[in-house]
Amino acid sequence: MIKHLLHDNIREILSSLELSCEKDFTVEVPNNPENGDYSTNAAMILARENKAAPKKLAEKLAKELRRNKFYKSVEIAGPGFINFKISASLYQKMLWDLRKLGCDFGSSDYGQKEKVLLEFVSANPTGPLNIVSARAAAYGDTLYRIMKKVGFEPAREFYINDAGNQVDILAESLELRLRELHGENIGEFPYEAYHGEYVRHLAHKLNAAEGVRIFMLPEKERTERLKEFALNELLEMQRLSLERFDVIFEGWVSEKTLRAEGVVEEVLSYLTEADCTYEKEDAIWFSSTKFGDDKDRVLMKSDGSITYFVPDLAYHLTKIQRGYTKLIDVFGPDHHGYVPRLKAAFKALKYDEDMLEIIFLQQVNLFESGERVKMSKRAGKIVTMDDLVNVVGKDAARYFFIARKANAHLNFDLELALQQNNENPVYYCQYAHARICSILKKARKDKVYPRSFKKELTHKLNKPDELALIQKMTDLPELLELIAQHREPHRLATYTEELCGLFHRFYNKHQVVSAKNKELSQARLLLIESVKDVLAICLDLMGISAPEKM
RNA sequence: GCCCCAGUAGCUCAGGGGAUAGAGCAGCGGUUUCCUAAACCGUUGGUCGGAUGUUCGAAUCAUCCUUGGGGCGCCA
Repeated sequence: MIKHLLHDNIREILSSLELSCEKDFTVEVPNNPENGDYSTNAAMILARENKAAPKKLAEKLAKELRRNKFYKSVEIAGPGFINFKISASLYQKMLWDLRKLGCDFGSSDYGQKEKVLLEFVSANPTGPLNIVSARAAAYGDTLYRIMKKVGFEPAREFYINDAGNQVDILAESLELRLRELHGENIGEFPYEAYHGEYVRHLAHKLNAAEGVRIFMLPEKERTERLKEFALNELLEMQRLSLERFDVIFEGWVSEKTLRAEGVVEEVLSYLTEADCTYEKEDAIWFSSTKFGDDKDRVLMKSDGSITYFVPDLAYHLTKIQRGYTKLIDVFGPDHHGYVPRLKAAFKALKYDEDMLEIIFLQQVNLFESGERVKMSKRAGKIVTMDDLVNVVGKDAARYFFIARKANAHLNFDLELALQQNNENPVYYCQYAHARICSILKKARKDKVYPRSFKKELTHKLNKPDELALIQKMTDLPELLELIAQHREPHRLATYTEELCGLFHRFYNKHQVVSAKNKELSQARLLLIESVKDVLAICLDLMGISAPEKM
């Protein structure tokens, strides 16, 4: 709010002074409070294009800025910073304004209704979701919520790889476990097969439903039945895991369905028409090196089957056909080699490759008692997303995943996430919310809480701790826009902790409910109620609950 | 060998080219007749992996080096 206000004010003054303003300057909250409540580098950034010394330009701007009664002081410092001290009256006005907005505070039309498709998780339906999928779910969903809040039209989609090689292997694994269940000696379980215990569970369930009937089917039909059963079960399992994590997808797109619709042939013909396919060693290749990939890629294998790339590309093209102008894919750390061929295909088919944006999440390591938890997918020894959520809970899991920037490795300390004390940041934030609720309850009990608040009450708020809280709250709208723009939801976690820190400090220093000074009490109630609302907005955007009591 | 990501306090990590680089935890010392001590206050702690460059200004941008993690399939 205030940053935008200052930014606009400076721009107005620049244009009234007929000064050029091509480069974009910034308005920031300085690290050091001695440098004011807000600070701009405008004079330094614009010095060159206006052929003026930074300090002289700053002086010129400051002279005009000082006419605004909302600035307590406008000073020039260092190499040409303009530092603002904001009057209490502006903060008081801002508090009243943001209070009126209620849960719409922070909403904007920044995204201009751009249709954005967020694809994330998209795990193989061949087993339970792992912790990297959980990280992707938390990241993608939070980004979705924030983008929606600031005026984009985003949608979440899960691409189901329910066709191809891995699904065949899944069916084979299930058949072996089923035979084993019937007392057959299956020998050593194949290396490539799925070793997880869940395959045995599936076998039991299928056996209970169909018994030996399945073995009477001809081989082809039996395989189809096994595939269908396993896919349905596992997909439902994944969907439930995500639902428990409060992640709901607008769309689930099946690779099998896409194939049945004939899109594979379409994509092959597009690429052929674009003159970038060729035949070699009985396979059909995409000459992706022409478009920046480091090797050409197979489209159709020598056995006549199609590679993963073709239907996936087709899927991406359907996103464009459905009117999305920004396609954001959230990938795990093992897929970065895949991006050049996807980008190459966009170039080959003359689509703007900048529409496609890939975000990489780095790996997650679990730590317990200071030791890294070892996992092996091959041996079926993994900690699943459900395991994690069962142990630490949805709130802590989501918080820890969101709090790190996407492209950094994440060390997840299981014990820390479980601790219900000041070491655990998720409790620190939730506790602030609960604490406020508790004060409000007390105020109602003491009959200090008014039937309705009056704007004049805000004038009672002028202590530095009170104004600092208001200032922090007003930073949220600009922050949300930045987060959406740079796809950096982790900054919301940092912000939330800072806001809570200011509140806890305020709480320890100032009594809110006091019979001696009813008006001040009411003013402070108005303040902390707003803090509670802003906190609830932040927690909701992160998909974390805001408890009234802890 | 090639490609991607990371290296900031003892630990986990913030840090839109800007001022004296921050937070939490750990360590040390304090705070409760009072709205939740799941909190707060004080204090110790740094060659921002290294080098060069770009500029008025670099933890931030570029190049090289180094260490750690991941990826280089007619798997997905």
